[in-house]
Amino acid sequence: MISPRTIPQHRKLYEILRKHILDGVYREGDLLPSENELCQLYGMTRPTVRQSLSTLANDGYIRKHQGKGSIVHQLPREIGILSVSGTTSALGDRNLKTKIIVKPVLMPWPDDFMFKLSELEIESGCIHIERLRLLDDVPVFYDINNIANINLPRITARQFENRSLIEMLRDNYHIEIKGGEQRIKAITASLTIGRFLNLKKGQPVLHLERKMETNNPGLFLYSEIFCNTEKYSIFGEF
Amino acid sequence: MISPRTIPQHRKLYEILRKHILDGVYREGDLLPSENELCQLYGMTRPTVRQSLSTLANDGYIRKHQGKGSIVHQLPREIGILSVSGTTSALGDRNLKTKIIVKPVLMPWPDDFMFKLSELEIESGCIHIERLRLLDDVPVFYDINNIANINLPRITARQFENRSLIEMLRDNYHIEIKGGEQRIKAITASLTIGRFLNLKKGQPVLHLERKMETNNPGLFLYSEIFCNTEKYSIFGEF
DNA sequence: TTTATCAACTTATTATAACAAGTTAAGAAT
DNA sequence: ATTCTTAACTTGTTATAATAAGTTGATAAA
Repeated sequence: MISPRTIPQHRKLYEILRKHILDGVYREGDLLPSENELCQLYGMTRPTVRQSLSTLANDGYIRKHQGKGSIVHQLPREIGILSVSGTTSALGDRNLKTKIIVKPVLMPWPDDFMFKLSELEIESGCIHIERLRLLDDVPVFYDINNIANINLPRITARQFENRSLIEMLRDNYHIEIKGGEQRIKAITASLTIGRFLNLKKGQPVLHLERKMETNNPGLFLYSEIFCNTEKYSIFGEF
Repeated sequence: MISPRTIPQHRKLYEILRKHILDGVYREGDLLPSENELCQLYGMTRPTVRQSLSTLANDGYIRKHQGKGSIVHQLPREIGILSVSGTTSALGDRNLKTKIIVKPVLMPWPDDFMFKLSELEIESGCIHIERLRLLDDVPVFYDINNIANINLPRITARQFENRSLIEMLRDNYHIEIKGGEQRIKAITASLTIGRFLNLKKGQPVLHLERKMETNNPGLFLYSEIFCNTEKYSIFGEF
């Protein structure tokens, strides 16, 4: 929730290079400037530059090759739910629309919640949001999101159609997703899910349960996602 | 394919600590020795120790907290297909059995292969293996594996029932999985798949297509996996 | 022409050093 | 007893330095 007053240099360089890659300044297969060149360019020493590159490699933006250099590795991401970024950012939100089914509302946690909750989370109650996400006007995701009501003033009044929930949390509350865990299943569409995703009852649906860790210790974002994977696949890298 | 003659120190420490975590020397929630203590214990300097810890954190074995220390973070992995390690290592292969459906055989690549192949891969032909994996004698995974026939002498003669394909590649050919990408779908069980996984035709099945990168540039391991997720979920972290 | 060698790159490894910043618990002040 | 301060930890950041090892293309030798 607190952003540090000074952003580390290696983080700055990471953000710069990441943006350049996403903006197409460096394209897939391109060689990044060498470590020594980056040192000169940005006035840093090699350990600092190497830390940036290491993080980039770790997040899958580049591959490092001893003797050659750092090569941009941007994957063709179909409808990729990117691990950390959530649905929107992965797709480039060009043709992705969001429809709020249940506006942000404060309520007690469900009794049989899919993940184990802490005392503090239970006491705080949960913010509940349900959304339908359409790709080219075809419903693809139906997601149910829950987050403990800890330090999230006025969240129930916020608007965020056509915008990632995660972006909203970052911009308004300085909450960043640091990682998480998920369970994946193939299930049969219930009547409700089938209606939302425009599927006949009994058709296969991808079911995800995710617990996402934030930079705010003890605060987690929980999502249950139903995906229509008839036309698209969930894409991921590891 | 070539293992370096000298294993770096940070790698050695990584392996030691990882083994200790997996063996239960350090348990979930435990505090690892501090960086300075590790320096003394293993005769390394802090950057070296920090690199080991950084990799461990990255692979999800520990979480680092400034001011506190490194805390062991072992996730309860249901039937987790661990991203890099493949199915076996994730589960601890206690109650997991493997049945070879199609023994390793050299054949030309299928015409409509799920991933784009390089010239070299096509020329080399592919090693094809089909397996059924049972958990507590219940069939859970049916997987089809393909790998280009590059520098894999006598692979068609190898035995590896009840053993990870990936372990076999590592032990016999020094091939390590470095990362990869995957597509996930929910599909309907075909007659064949249903028979293998003991499901009725039409039941939902999780379908994964994976392309795994190895330490041998240009050599990839391709897997198509069908999962019965009635009782178990696929577990992952990010 | 072809092959072999080598110089000039690249990243990888490792050590030393100093200071910043978060955490914790003991002890002092209230 | 309670609160506050502080000392002693912890990891985080950053700089400097030297050597190892992989890659590539130019050059020399065959």
